[in-house]
Amino acid sequence: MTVIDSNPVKSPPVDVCVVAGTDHPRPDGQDRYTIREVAEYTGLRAHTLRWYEEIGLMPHVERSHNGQRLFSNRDLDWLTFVRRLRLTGMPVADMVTFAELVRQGEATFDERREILEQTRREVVTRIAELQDTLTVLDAKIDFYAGARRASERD
Amino acid sequence: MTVIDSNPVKSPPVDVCVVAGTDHPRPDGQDRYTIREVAEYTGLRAHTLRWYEEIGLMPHVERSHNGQRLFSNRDLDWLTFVRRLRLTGMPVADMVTFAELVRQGEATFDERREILEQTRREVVTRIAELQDTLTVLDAKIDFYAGARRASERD
DNA sequence: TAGGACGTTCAAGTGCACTTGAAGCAAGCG
DNA sequence: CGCTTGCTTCAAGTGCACTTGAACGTCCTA
Repeated sequence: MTVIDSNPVKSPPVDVCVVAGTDHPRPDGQDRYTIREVAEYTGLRAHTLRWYEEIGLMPHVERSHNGQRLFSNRDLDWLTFVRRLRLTGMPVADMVTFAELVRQGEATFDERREILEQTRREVVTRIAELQDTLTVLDAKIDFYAGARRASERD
Repeated sequence: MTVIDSNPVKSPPVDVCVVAGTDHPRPDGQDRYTIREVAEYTGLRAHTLRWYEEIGLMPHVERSHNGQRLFSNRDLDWLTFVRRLRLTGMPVADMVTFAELVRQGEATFDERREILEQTRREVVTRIAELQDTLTVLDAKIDFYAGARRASERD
């Protein structure tokens, strides 16, 4: 599948469907993760995480005394949400726009809501399309299955 | 019933994989379309249609006396199906593989059915993911709608 | 103190699915 | 006849979302 895989992310003993930034238990109880840990947790590659930061898709990520990234639980929440948005087909550029609004604070609540409402509409449309596709696939599968039965007198 | 008024003079379902066609009205009642008409009908660009043929994603397309492509209703059905498959996220390369199986005739019915069944499973998964995403979006939209005074979150 | 694992930056490369361009032929119209 | 429109082929270019590579730094264990 081209459109972002539904990667079997090795899932920690945790629910991933984060809704808001509330406290979710994480791989361990802490709040500081290396890029490697985050890569494992999110299913994204370390390079991709750095690239996300570079293009402005991540809020500021802390650094350790020697310059290594230290991701927080909040970062994990954000990445989980980003992964969901990607899943809907939203382009990375649009997510960067959204991230910028988040950085601008509460003043952009309305704008953010509008974006998410638009995204919601697109997701609904997409689900409908996929359901239609399911119908088409079923018809074809039936056809092939029927043709097979018809020739089962060999 | 699943469609296809395509061929007025149609014989038994012995042939290609044209089972579920489209419910779109055809440009007219005929069976010969220029690349431009097909582009308009399918929403694909003429160049893309030529490229599809080039990579083996189209069955043989007829040509006029002077070399211009003449698409048939069957070609239109195929393109509609291709569009659906693309919608599911299936890579073009995989669709080419499927097209090759179609070219090989009835002997590949089973294999084709398996591919479509796999695709079906993927579509079902994707729909579930999108529905989860809807839940997440709704929660965030509610948050933004309900919180004018709340402290900043994400 | 040497090795290896893991991290860093900057830059170039990859794969996919088209998209655009260049050059040319053929038909139809004023 | 010349012009426009619309097709043809072959080839190179584009945009997106990473991905890979090179060169180097730092920490831990042996």
